[in-house]
Amino acid sequence: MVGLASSIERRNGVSLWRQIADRILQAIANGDFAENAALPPEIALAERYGVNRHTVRSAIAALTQEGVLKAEQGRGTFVMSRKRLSYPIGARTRFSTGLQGQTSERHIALLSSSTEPASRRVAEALDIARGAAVIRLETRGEADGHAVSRATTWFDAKRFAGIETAMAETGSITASLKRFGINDYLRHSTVLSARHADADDLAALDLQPGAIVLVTIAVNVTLDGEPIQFAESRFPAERVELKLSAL
Amino acid sequence: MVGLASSIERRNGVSLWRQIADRILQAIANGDFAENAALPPEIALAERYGVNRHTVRSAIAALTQEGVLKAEQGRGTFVMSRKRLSYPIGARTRFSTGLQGQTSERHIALLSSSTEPASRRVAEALDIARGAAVIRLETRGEADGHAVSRATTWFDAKRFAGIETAMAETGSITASLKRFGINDYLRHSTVLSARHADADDLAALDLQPGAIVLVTIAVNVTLDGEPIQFAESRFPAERVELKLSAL
DNA sequence: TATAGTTGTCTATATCAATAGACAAATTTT
DNA sequence: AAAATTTGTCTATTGATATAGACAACTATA
Repeated sequence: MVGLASSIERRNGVSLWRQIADRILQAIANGDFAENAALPPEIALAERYGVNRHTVRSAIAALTQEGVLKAEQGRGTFVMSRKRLSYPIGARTRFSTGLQGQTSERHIALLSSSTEPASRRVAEALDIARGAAVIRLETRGEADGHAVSRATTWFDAKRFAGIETAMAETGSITASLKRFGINDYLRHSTVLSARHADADDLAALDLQPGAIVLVTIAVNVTLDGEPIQFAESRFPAERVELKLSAL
Repeated sequence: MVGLASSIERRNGVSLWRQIADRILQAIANGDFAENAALPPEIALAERYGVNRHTVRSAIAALTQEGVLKAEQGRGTFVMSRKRLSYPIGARTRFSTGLQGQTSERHIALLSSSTEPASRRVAEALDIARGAAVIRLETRGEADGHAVSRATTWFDAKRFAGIETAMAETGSITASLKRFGINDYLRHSTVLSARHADADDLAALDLQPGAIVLVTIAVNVTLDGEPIQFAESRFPAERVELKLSAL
């Protein structure tokens, strides 16, 4: 891969051990180290990255706590982690169907819900008046017991009154929308960015501080083009990649 | 916005000032602070993020060096930066046409080129034998004099011999492919992830260490479905967002 | 012209991050 | 059994990070 051995930056606000932990994660996701295989010994990694052995140990300690690596005294340090989930994005993006074949179990957990006045951004997306009541759902997507996404979703409160109950019962957006007479819907637009996870995402996604999240901001519409749902979703970049499919 | 005031994480490998700088960048890109407007005073920011005023000053210092902010003694600290570029991704993704209307000038600069044996990943993508010769181009996308992308691109060396010369002359992938009889092509697949920028990206994209890059891995094909180009592109997350359009 | 509000600079202190070296403990190889 | 390899633990030192407080310099406003 490009620049596996490229140098590390100093005094930049990101500690060396965190940068090296990122590199190792990247290398694993890239397939540079096979699953269950041993990492190069600490001294070799220290030399490769141009740092002290103790610094490498800090990186390994962080990844061990995340469950990515496992060190065994006298033997070596081994790769535990599975490959990244590939999350498809397209016109018919749905949480459950998207991960079929990659996981055996998946659902959406409703963390909390509230009703609030629509912000400018939400009002524009849903094509309603600014300040009109909207229902806000905080959810977490789970696959095989692992958190793979954290989303904030808004619905027009007038049209979708009680959708939080439906979500709690069904664990599915698609199923909840059916109760309101919507049997099909399309992804209208998706905008993508990335940032460091905030405290809330860290807790909900079981990430170590400093982790990166992919952020999608999307609008779903009925077949008639009427906007029904606005959502901001965060995906842990170290566990998930987004695969763009036909819209 | 969601969690603008959510708390900052400590002893996580990312320094507080870097985290706060990220937050401010995010807030600006979100439109929370208007262009040319004053930021809240340092004491207010310190209180909002729950840190010392000096820590906020470190964050502001970093953003000042990046040209995002400008502090004036006695008056306040002002937002210099423009909004993020929105980079469309879809079936007809092309660098130049994609940014039309957002910038007045754009082109691709060829940084270097080489011929190398195809790795497993490249060979599979281009549907050629592993180890067969491929041409590798290192390029930088520029818009209005600002670096907006950094890409590594591979072509089958047998079919596209001399394409590096075409790229250097035309500054365009589309124009270069025309010389090889390819008048149209489609984006076959795109996979998306994010990571911290490595040293090479930092230099090429004029980023401060610790910055995040969005990474796309894409295959372009002819109208017949024959793969012609494999590319990994990096976009600075603080300056660019990706807008998904129809594939 | 005061006064309040804001950024700039300085000193001091405590903790985290990184380097350095030495040796113990466990495992594998010779 | 001995040697080599690898992870684990300890001490010590240096520089970066973060907090705290005080005051100077500058700007806008009452």
